Amino acid sequence: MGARFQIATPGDFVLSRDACSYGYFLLAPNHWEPGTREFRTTIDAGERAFTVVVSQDGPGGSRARVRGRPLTVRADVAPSRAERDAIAAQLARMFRLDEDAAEVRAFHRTDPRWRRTGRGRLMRSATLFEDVIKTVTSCNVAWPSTIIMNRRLCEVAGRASASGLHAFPSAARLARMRARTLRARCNVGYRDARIVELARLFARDAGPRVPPRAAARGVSWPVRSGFSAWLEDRRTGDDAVRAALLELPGIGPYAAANIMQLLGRYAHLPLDSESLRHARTVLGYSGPDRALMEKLHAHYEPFGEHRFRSYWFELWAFYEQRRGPSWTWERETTGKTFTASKL
DNA sequence: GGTAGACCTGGACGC
DNA sequence: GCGTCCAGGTCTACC
Repeated sequence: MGARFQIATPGDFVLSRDACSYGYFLLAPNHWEPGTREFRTTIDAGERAFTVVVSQDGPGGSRARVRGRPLTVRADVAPSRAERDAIAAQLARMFRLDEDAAEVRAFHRTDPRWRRTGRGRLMRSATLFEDVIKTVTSCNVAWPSTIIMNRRLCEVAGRASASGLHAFPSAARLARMRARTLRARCNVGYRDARIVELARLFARDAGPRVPPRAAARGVSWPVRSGFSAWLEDRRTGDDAVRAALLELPGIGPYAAANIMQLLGRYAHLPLDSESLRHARTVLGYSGPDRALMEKLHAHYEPFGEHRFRSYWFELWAFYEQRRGPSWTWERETTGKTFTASKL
């Protein structure tokens, strides 16, 4: 390893719990090593990519009593100061280090079921663009295919580190790809043109055109610049963000709601076929799909702005009950089976 | 506004 | 080993 540095964490942060809290920890370029409880990923820092291994040590270098302890980052090559800042910023986004402990406590006051385990943070991607593409690759497809698509996108289009591992491709790199190349080499199927179109929008940082009907409702978004920053800005209203996301190619109601939770807007529920399975097998609901969806919305209504976290940790607890703690899962074995029909 | 069917891939299943 | 069927969310055409 070429360099080592540390990143401070909020007082409640536990790497093994908070990294292994959402399925993206199993998708390339990410890799969780259960044996050592280390998180490895490859980050595109602009001009170079770095493969980094992230760990969290307790007193004396132990793996116990790690809560709130800083993260140790080991990079394969020594980064410049600017590159180190870029790596730290992207890791902070992935682990939501910007959400302080008080914010997690507010969630626990609303839904005390998760206070004992401390669950509250949800792992996400290094960039919003990667979150959007990962969401698209998880739609209308079984989870093993999502794993393949993300691995191939990295291998075919991502910048390689000195270790020979690949980062997730930037919007600029994917924007230069041809749709048929993505289909042939990355197994993305009919999503090919949509992914390239999304990449071009994010590479220009322009966003979709505001449709007349949305404009008539007073919804607007920046057309020429700063689309990503506008979406990430907490001052932007949920309705405007949702309307903008629904204008993106390949983004429907489910994907828009999922991207919103990835943006930290937890009031929206991305309900899908897995939600229906949860309603029937865990919550004990019955009836046609539409009625189940209404029951699910009613069930999570009391959790207000935290709805998604309550919903997700219910699902996650079910998976862990069947497959053991998520930090013991490996991508190629348990990780391939952890959704829907296989459980 | 609601609905049906196409889109594409990988896994399950039957032979 | 091969062929068939199915799951999965979005998009478009149609009523």
